[in-house]
Amino acid sequence: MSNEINKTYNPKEVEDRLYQGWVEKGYFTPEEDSKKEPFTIVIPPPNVTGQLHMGHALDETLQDILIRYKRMAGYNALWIPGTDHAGIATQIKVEEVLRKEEGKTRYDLGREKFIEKVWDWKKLYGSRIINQLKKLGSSCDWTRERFTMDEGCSKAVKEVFVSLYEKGLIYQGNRIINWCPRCITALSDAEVEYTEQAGHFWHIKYPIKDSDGFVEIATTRPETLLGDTAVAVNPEDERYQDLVGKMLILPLVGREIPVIADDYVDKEFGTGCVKITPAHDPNDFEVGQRHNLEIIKVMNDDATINHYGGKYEGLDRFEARKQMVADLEELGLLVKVKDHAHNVGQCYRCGTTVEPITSDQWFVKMQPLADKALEVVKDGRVQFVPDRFSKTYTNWMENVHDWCISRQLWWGHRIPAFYCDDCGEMVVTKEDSANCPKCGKEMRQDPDTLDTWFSSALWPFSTLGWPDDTKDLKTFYPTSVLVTGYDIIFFWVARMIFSGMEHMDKEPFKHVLIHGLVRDAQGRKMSKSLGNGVDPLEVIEEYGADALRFTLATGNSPGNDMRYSTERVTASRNFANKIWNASRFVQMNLTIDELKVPEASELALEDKWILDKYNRLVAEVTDNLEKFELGVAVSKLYDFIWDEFCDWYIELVKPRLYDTEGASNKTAQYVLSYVLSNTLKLLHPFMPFITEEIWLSLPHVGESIVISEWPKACDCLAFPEEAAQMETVMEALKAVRNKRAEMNIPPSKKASMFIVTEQKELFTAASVFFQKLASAANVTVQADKTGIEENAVAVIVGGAQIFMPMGELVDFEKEIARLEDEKKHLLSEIKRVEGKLSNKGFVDKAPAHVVEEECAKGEKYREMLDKVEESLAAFKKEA
RNA sequence: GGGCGCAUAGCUCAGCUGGGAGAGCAUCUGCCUUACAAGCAGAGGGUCACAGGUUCGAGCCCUGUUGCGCCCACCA
Repeated sequence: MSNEINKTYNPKEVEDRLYQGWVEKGYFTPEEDSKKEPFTIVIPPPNVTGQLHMGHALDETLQDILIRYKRMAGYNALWIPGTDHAGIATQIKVEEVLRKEEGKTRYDLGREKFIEKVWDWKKLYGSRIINQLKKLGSSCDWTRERFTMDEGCSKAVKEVFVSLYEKGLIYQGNRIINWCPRCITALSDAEVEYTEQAGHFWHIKYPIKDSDGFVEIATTRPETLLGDTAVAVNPEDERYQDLVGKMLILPLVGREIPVIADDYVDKEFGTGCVKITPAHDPNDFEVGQRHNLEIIKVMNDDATINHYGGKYEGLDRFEARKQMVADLEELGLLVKVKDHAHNVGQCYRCGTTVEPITSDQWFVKMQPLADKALEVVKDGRVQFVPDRFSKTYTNWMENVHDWCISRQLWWGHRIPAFYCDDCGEMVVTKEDSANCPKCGKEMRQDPDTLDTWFSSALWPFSTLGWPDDTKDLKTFYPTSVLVTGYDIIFFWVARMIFSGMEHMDKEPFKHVLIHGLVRDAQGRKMSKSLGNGVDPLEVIEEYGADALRFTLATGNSPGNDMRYSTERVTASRNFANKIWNASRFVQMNLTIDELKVPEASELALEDKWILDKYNRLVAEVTDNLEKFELGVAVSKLYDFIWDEFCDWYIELVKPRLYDTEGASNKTAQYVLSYVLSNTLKLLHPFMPFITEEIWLSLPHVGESIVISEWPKACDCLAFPEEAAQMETVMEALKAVRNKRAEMNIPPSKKASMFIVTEQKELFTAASVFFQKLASAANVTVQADKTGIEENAVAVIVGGAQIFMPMGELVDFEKEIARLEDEKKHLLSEIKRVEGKLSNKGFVDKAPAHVVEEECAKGEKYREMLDKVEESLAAFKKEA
């Protein structure tokens, strides 16, 4: 920085240059053989689109703030970086690209070729997103980057699968699962999102065999009729007692199905008769199990009707629905159609309506895993911040169902199970291939892959080298903090916790810092389809990474959503500019080149004031960061820098700075640069670039703020009494300014000033402030009112009366009215204080310091009231 | 159906374990004061959703009510 440097801070000019330097000097590389206490953050794998969005920017910012702070505070702070996870999202994306650009599907390519394609794509977009994160100032050491499909992580996945299988915690079974006909794969419960949709209730008559009668059922999915294998009624339902056991003729199909009795049916709901389709409904499946019903699956993998559908074969499920309804109506079997809003499950990746179907899949038995995972949160070994999310977690974990982990995808970890086509033998092994233990033939590996989140769940230890007993693992597991949004608690957080407990026998992290979603200015979720997403890179381009980071860190509290608005980024940018200019000023006036705090005896009142304030700031900000109160910390920094340092301290020391020959000139420089330099350190985690740029231009110790030491609060900087005195003066200054503004006197019009006070020394020392900051011409400090014009304008504050002879500018009417107002106000304050103090309960029970404060206030107000009355009398006499 | 969150200035939101209501933006007034007009100095603006309760004292704790939002489960 130099005198010629522009008045506005230009982030573009510094950000890339600084980042480059940090990387080259290895500041982001964790120390080898460090004796420092480790601090580790597991980072959520950014998405597969290769495009940073605001959610990532938030994640990354919060993580980076913590890491930078901890590093400065003396920890061996490490990220566990990853860029992508295996699975469905990547595969869908690549399939999309394939179809669009090459007109091919994965089946055209075959498994090997397709996976090759995905890898290429992965590498391209993985590096792209890393570059985007760097723009944000991410201090992650990307050379340690891990990817779930890396060899090491794959090894861990196999190890875990086999181990769980051997413990009986993974099993294979034909159960009802959620099926996405678009992705052509099974999904876990967590991957299904329910939205309410306007649908219909179709009431349909099922003819009773050998009778003219009918049974009326109601359904929201008439196409599943094709797979009905019974109609159920409640056993208590008098209406249908004699029907149970009879046979019905399934319309359109002609198949005979029985009427059965089952408690599952609610007598009050609908017609009291329920069609049972075990292959296509979870509840029906249960009923089917109890009654040993046949399971007839009527759809293909892509949700078209299969050969069980007769004339509807080949039709899409919704097309079939339409035709079947039309046919039923023609046959006179459609009784009525009612509007009915109901929840429809959709694939969380592609939004396609999922189809519950029975299928052979692999499952993780959750109960035994959930027990340990619950315990570790309940006893506080894993703490959610804010704490209320532990309840969300607990509720989910207590009601968790078995987890369907197999996916019919090609991109992902293959399930390490092998089958013998000859004898049907099945083997689960960590090896890449297997021979049949019975007939010796080479076995065929299960074509399915594992759920994305199965491998992601192992992230905290698989990335550290597990199952090998590595040094990293010993040093960094369990990790310190996980930073993530609440939308991902079930997918990832919960699964990391039970996986960590099961395989490491130790919690994967100690704290889970949950943040909300970033919404647009109207409070809507940012989304591609709405087109309301804001590109973080564009924001960085326009306002700088510091401004974006500051915006994301400020004004929101953990777990709550935040709204993004350009106004807020502008405010952050303005703050950066403010710091820039304050620093320019400091730098311009600096002739010293070392950093120190002068002896207390050399310090002026304002020096002690700012040092005292700064000292408190250090303690508070550190405390806030330790408690993950990032928003609180950053707003304290904002207030300190803008209000106390810039608007007050800089203005207060100007006279001493401009007097370059003055005795206290150097002292002012020392304090100014010391406070600024250290405040920049406190701000560095939030605004890494600008703080580094300025810090380097000031006297400093060490080669970069990134690796500088975090400031510590010190008793040697505490000057509470002097700080209070300074504030008395500041109050007086404000009161004078206020008065002048009220009277519309421009700053250029200087007035003589008489300060009547018992603290003569204090105000004499401060008289220069009244000249510079309150437009005083000459200041006279005296103990009484001798020689002051009767009609001088009076400003009354605690500790002093200030008189300004304004001559013809004074409007007596207005002055009297104003003084009357003030009197009224003081009287009410005195009444309030006295009311409190005469309350025996208050005096007896409130803490001593609170009572003392009240007493002091009362005294001050009474004193002020006297002065106000004096002035009032004088004005009235004059008028 | 179960759980959770929010309701504070015109707008967007802070307010830590209960001790006289805050910020940014917007509005109004006056200032190009030798760091900054992306700025400085001032001003106005709030029954802290409503009703009870605990307490010497409640925006904060408890109970209930209303409105909005989210999550989970789900009756065809």
